[in-house]
Amino acid sequence: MSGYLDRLNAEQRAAVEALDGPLLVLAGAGTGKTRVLTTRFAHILMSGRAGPGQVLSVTFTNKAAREMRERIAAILGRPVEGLWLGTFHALAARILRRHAAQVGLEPNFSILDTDDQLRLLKQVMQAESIDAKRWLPQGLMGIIQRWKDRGLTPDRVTAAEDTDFAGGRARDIYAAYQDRLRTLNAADFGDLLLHVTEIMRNQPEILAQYHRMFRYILVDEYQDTNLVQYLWLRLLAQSHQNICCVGDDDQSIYSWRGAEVENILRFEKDFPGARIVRLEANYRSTEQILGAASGLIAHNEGRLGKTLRSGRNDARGDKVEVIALWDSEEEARMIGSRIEALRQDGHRLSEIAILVRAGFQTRAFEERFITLGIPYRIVGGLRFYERAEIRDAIAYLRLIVQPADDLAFERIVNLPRRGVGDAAMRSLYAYSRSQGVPLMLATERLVASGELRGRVRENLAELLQNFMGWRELLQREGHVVTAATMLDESGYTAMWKADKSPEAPGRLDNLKELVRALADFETLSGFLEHIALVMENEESTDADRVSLMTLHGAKGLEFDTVFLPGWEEGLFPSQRSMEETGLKGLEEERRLAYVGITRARLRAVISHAANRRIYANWQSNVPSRFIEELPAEHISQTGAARADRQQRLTTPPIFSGAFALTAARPRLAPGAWEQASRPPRAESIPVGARVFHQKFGYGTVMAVDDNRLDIAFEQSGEKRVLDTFVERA
DNA sequence: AGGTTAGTAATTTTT
DNA sequence: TTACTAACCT
Repeated sequence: MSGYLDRLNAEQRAAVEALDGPLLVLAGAGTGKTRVLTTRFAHILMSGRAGPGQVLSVTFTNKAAREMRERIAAILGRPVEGLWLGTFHALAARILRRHAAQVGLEPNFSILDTDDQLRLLKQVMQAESIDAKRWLPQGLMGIIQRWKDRGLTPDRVTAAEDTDFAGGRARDIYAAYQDRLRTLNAADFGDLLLHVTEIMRNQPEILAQYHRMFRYILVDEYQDTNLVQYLWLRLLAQSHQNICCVGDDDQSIYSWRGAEVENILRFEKDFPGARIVRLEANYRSTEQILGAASGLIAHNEGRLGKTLRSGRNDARGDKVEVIALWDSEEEARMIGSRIEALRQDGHRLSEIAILVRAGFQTRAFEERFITLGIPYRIVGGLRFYERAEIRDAIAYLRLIVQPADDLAFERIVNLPRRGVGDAAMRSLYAYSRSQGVPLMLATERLVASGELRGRVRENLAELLQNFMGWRELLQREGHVVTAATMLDESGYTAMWKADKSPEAPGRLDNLKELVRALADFETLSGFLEHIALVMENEESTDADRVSLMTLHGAKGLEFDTVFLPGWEEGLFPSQRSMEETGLKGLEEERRLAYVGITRARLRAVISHAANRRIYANWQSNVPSRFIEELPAEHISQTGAARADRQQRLTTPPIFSGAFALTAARPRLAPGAWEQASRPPRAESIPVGARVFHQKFGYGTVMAVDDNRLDIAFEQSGEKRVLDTFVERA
């Protein structure tokens, strides 16, 4: 415990010891900002200035919050209770539950995810007779979200601001949407911050209460805060000014989601007398990598400015490689073979990442890795709680707790099929609206009155009966048993068992996993709160796999080797980004490139292809401008750069159709890469075994040839695949 | 009511 | 190309 300060360098120590008054810590990539935050927390406690419950620590991700909590416990040598440490959303929800009445909600309000949000908004738009084809609901959802990001309640939105949607009706629909949320006793993500800020703006006594409570404030990733978050922090800090924000303006990559870099650039003005400490000693990357990254980011205007220097005392490292390739498939082959080579040299696959600009780019690599037998994982795909079957199950659970949850009711009333169609729903809505009662109660009344008849009536009567039974069961047997029973009795499990699609068995597994996850919580509502706010994948870090992810998803991570494919104009920097926000967009793309390079400890390989398939057709691309911006002394241009330029001159710029593709593509020694790879033998799978493959689903092994299996897939026909890619079902 | 088909639209996504 | 939705048929 003692001597926790000794493990810091001079600048880190300065950031930790400047306890009183506003402090901005500009922490470059890999300079130990989490260490500073956690040590500062410990130092506040050790200096006796505040207790554990009097420090507010805000992060953006649950992962960051968890890491901070663990490291604080490690420094103090004991687990700490009663911390106010969490994401903006989790903390806001916690506070909002105490004061829900101030904004017209009950303390047990439910938190909607984007799916619910969109459905609700569609309904409101329909009620307002907006043509959903001309004006896309997701467009309006974006507008509303951005208003919420800026702390604008409907009454604060000016008419001048409301012009670009449905002829200036966005504000009205926003207001109607907020009304609907209130009657549903629900809040969307944006509301959590918006409501809390609104309460603190309007209720000085409540604000004062939190001033007394939080003597110190710590903020992580300050460059990513949006305006409401900023307003909220400023309100909280206004009495004592003991606010410490840590961030890096060069890593601000979420402006499209409402983050405002200006928050960090303006810090000194917002908090007069603020101290600024720069963390510039990077302990992660080699000098070459830092040199390349710094040279690139120097092209941005309006930076606070930092000069990263290597804090590592090992080798200077290899130059950042820039490799030009003919087409995207060659790029995938090149990276695949490089990874094979690294693996043969004894490098762990989990220390290798491929970082792409957009999600669809991972596909080419997946396909390549499947043929090569390189295990990979896609980070940040569909999340567990976003899967349809999980959301359905959750809707059932929500209805057990909150019979008035209309959104949940709509989701599952006809799932599995109960014969509830348009006509039945219309009468339910009509009754619900005219009597001002939730849909479930409306159902009960219409079943009783006989307005619903036939099979629908029977099925719904049974459903209502079931819900009463489950609520009782919840009291008697607890939430785990209830959930399991509910999934069976509702017919939901049976529905998936009857489904013959290849995903169905996986979905059933997910449902089992959900029931298992429920056991980790004391109560059902505790679980529901968790899933609303913690939308992350638990990572299965067990296996040694290459990571495939977007650049955005890579923030905060680091790897020995990083591949950065697709550095081409239009793709990266992205065309759309530049069209939408011009120079600002370009600079954000450049920061994204900077984030990408600085993820690498030892090796970074940038590549670009002259031709790339986008959807159905081929498109020829020029190298990204970012490549030219890399300082020459830190990069080595290798690969087919010259050859490609010549080829490009003699080949038409745009290829279309499969014929042109096969004709134009250079053929590298076929099988050359496959030869190099010999994946470690998996447990042998006998002929006749039923197996599961990620892409092809379930099948039966017909023949075995060393590590190659001929499998008759139930959905995709017969295929030959490597045994490492199937598991026994 | 429910399944089928044609049309449409496609970055990034910490909660 | 694929995935999703809205109209359309049975």
